[in-house]
Amino acid sequence: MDVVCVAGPTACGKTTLGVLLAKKLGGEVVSADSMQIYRGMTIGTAAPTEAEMDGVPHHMIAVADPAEQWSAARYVEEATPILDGILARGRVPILVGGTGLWMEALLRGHGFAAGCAGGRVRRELEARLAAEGVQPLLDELRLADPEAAERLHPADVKRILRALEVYRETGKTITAHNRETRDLPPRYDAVWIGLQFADREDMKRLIDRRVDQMAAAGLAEEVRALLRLPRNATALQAIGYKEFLSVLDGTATEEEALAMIKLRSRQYAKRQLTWLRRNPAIHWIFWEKDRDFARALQVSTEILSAAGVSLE
RNA sequence: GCCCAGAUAGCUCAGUUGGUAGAGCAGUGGACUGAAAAUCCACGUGUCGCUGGUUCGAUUCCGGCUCUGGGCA
Repeated sequence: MDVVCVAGPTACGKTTLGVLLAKKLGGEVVSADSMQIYRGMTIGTAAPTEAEMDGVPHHMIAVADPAEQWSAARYVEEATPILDGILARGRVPILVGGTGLWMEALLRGHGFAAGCAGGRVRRELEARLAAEGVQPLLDELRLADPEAAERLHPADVKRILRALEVYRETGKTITAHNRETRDLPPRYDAVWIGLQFADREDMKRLIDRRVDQMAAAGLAEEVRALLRLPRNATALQAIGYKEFLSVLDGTATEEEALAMIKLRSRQYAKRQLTWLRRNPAIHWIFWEKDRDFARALQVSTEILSAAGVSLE
């Protein structure tokens, strides 16, 4: 076992359990969150505060300029040496995150096709898409990689573009690449702990409450400070931020925005669950009504010792 | 009190020249290998407000009632 993973949908208590486990195991937290990575987004992304970190070192939080475009690949590149450093110091990395793709990519250690994404080839493809629509791109993909063309829905433009980009930049199809990497042994062994509510209604209640707390804590000010960013910045795709932009524009009331943030958070949590459910390695802890961290810590340590992790 | 407009899916509404109805949103499930808090896919039976009448047949036409808007008193 190299790392302990704490996963789950938004607002399920990953941050708190991560810190508790780190203290128990002598570990350090490595965040895997595609939005907490950006600076100046503490409130809306519910990133851990100094107090919540409780003396435990945290990595990969607020390390990026929100004007930058980070990606799963960039994350793996930067988080891997940090993870190795923690292991070299004889400590336990606790990978805590809501971004499933990022967690899996980091553990796998090899997965993304070489070549840059968003380079000239990509811009060319995007220009062509705008001018001619998807059909010609799909036709081109069918010639190069018929399996991918068959698998991808014609509306899934994003993946069609990526499949073509990989082929043009590397000369290898994304289908071949995926097949070669899928079954390679991962770079790191992990024990997975998942948190979720037994009853979806309880999750909804907690999400609603948390959004209200964000508003009270000054989410509007936080968003205002990001207004210098171009509207299509990745950081502004974060839930809570894009909805508040329309309040600052005057096209929505704060009340409407908060309702929308609650809704989008709920839908996001559902997608996170869909992603995580297919991972058979996760040991799930279900909250009954309220989050009981003493019990979760207890159950977690049982899971870890059963997996052979030594608990000092 | 009178006049007008409504009442159909959890919500907003469409529709049926009379043969018991369908969109968007919500919800649920799924996908996901360099934007992933992103992106994409699938899933639609509900006393058609209540009650009489006409009719082979009424959610649809007619009458009454109830409720909700708006107007006039």
